[in-house]
Amino acid sequence: MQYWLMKSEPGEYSIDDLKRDKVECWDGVRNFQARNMMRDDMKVGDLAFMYHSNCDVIGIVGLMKIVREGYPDHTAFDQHDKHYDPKSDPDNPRWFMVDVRYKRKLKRTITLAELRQHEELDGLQLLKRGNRLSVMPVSQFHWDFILSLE
DNA sequence: GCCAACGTTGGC
DNA sequence: GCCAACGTTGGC
Repeated sequence: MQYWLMKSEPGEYSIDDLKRDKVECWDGVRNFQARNMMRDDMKVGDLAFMYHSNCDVIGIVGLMKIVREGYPDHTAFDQHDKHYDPKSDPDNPRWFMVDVRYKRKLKRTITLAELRQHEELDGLQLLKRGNRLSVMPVSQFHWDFILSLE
């Protein structure tokens, strides 16, 4: 089983939205590296941190479980969708997504600033300079350590 | 295959 | 709102 971290802008989709919806497709990812991980590496049963980016309180806010493995992101085919991509063909889809299920909220947000203070988290992709990946793996050690901060 | 231009991400 | 860092595109 693997661990992941997935970013979302709470103005677009927050942990409370996921709590309400229970299961949701993680659509709109338009980055090849992130796509490859969703298409090839994420497995049913994997766990992921949900991370709020581009907002007032930036950080890890909750836990999710992967409940469906990579399948074509249909929003890429919809001209009226914000994430429409004319280069994605239904016969040869360019973008993929997974389904996630709400597991729980953390008791508090573990902020980015706090994560940066722990030497133990050196090497966590999230903390690397200029990191822009919206989906990334988290090692078991880092996963456990982050949860111990809660 | 190189690389400049451009667009986007995302912290601050 | 600013801007550094990065990914993508496309001309050559």
